Amino acid sequence: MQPKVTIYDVANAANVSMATVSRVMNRNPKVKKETKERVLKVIHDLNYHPNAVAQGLASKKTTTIGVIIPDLTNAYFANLAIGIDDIAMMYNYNIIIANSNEDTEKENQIIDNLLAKQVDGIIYMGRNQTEHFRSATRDNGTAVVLAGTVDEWNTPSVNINYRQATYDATSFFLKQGQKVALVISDKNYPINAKYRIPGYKDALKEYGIEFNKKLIFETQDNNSISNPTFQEIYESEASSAVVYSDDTAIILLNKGFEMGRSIPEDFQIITSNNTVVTKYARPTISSITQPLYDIGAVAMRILTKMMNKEKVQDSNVYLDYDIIHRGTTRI
Amino acid sequence: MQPKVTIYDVANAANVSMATVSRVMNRNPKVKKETKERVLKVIHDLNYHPNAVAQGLASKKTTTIGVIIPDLTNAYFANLAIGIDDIAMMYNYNIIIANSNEDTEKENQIIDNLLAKQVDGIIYMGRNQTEHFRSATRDNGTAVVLAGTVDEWNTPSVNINYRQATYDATSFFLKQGQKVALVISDKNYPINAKYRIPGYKDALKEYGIEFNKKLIFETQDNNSISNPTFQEIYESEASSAVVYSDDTAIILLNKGFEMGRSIPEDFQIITSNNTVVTKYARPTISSITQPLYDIGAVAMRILTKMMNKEKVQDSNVYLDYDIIHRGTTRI
DNA sequence: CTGAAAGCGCTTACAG
DNA sequence: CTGAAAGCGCTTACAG
Repeated sequence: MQPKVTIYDVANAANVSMATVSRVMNRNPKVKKETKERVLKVIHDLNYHPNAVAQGLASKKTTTIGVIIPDLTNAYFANLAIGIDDIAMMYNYNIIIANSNEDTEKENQIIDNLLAKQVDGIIYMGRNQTEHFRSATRDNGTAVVLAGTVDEWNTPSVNINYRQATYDATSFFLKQGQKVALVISDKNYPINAKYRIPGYKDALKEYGIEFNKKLIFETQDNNSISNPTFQEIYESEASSAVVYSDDTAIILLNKGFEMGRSIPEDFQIITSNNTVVTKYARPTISSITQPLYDIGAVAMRILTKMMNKEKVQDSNVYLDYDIIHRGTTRI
Repeated sequence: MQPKVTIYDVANAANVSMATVSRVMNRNPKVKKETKERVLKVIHDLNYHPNAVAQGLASKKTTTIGVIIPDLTNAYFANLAIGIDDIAMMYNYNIIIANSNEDTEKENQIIDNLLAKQVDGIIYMGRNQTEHFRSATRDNGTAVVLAGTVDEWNTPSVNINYRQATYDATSFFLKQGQKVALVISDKNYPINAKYRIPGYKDALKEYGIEFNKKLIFETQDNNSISNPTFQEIYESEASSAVVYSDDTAIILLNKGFEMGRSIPEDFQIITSNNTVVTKYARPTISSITQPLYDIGAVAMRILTKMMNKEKVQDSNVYLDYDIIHRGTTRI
């Protein structure tokens, strides 16, 4: 274990003040070329690495951001996280990631931790920021961006337009004269209440079909094949389903086979996230395609701007989506 | 944006010195009860939260650890990460997570970042620590634990005994008189070179069968169904396969159907990680079962001990595994 | 172009 | 049981 070399050691060895070393490190242009080179050589020879904690205390910037994620094992969020991490690294930030499980108490604890650690900003994914989260970040003036997440307060965010996407998927089935089930986690989640359900209703209206609330199914994020909801879907009058999550969709698909249904012959499915399981399933699952990596990447990019106090012109970004037809739809 | 309240503000309002406030915060027992209560009330009234960056600089402990993960979207590693995060939170640590992509340059950059941020320890997952990683952590005296990862230097680690598990899976097939393929990412990875291949050979030896290197297949982590390796497996003399990754196994399964094979009737598969895709597949995939969450959790627990300079008696831990037979094996 | 000095917000001997 | 003071390793006006 070698002794840590500090800025003082460099200053001594280079015969300059620590201020000058600091200037060199921070690429301050007004350092004489020779001085700079001498310092740089000493930095290299001594293998000096600045202590980011001390930098953080002195500069009040930690180049660390917090990322709150509902579930690291959920492919949807994991893909966003990769986009976040890549861009963060590109801009020289590190991410403190915390798995929230969408648990209010845990989220509150997480936000306290993150603020104590003086993160420069936070990317939030999940259901809804807690009251405490909102007030604490506001009081601290901490920048927050939502990724793959919407809320009722117009917080800067990056998403696809779920309302339009749900409309498109529903319309695809209605055009064929199918009865369409909408499968969501919970109708009270903002993303469902404000986007998916309205998009579904838009399509029904377009096709002059009356809304039947019995065709909205809530899984409560319980993707076990024993969840009775899956059976209920097939026992309903629906002949097709628009599903909010790929894991849910593959369970639904398998449940269909278990119940002796033919897919896509007598039941069709469009899922939402185009994660890898859609390609693993047999038949492969038709899906809305989202630029998952980009959602994370753009969210991080917006956050960097906010942390720099730059103007962010459009803070609620909707990226492009599409629908890819595979084996669970009939064209 | 409210003014930050510091330890000085608390000290003033409570009419004590900041040292006393610090003692109260740190649960130092030798503070008079009344003083303590007065300070506690002020802390609460002022909504004081200590600045962890300043604490980190003064105490030389950041209560932050680094986690290097090859791929956040890989269910195997994501499950370990959840175990790590949970135990970290329990012990009041936060994790800086960095996606390495198993890229040497990126890992080097990551380790520099983590050390600059003065992390108290690091959990490494992946192929192999880089030279730079090893020397930098050694020079810094930073504790390192491997999770789901082995190396040649006896670094503290948590795993299952892959050699024994591979032996068991291979033996299961040999007992039936099958020819067994071993499907791995790359035979030079330590986990394959030191565990899986020897375990496979152990089983062959046990059954008096000569090793045939043509039955070792390397996917190079390329899990696209167009990877020619998958087809080669079915064109070989193998009638069964022990596969290192669940994603690989499901692709192999699907490739089998594409090639007109019946599984498990004329080809059998055992995979390694029992992640959720094994249950999504049809037929469901037989698997070695690993306590993924626990691997991460125990690794984090060991790291906390090392960071506290406690004795760690057994620093290369092997947790229990089992084999669960599902639809891709015949019993 | 460079240095001396204050300050970031804490912890931790040391002294009493 | 409590306080004064030094120190953690930097950044950043300020002065020259």
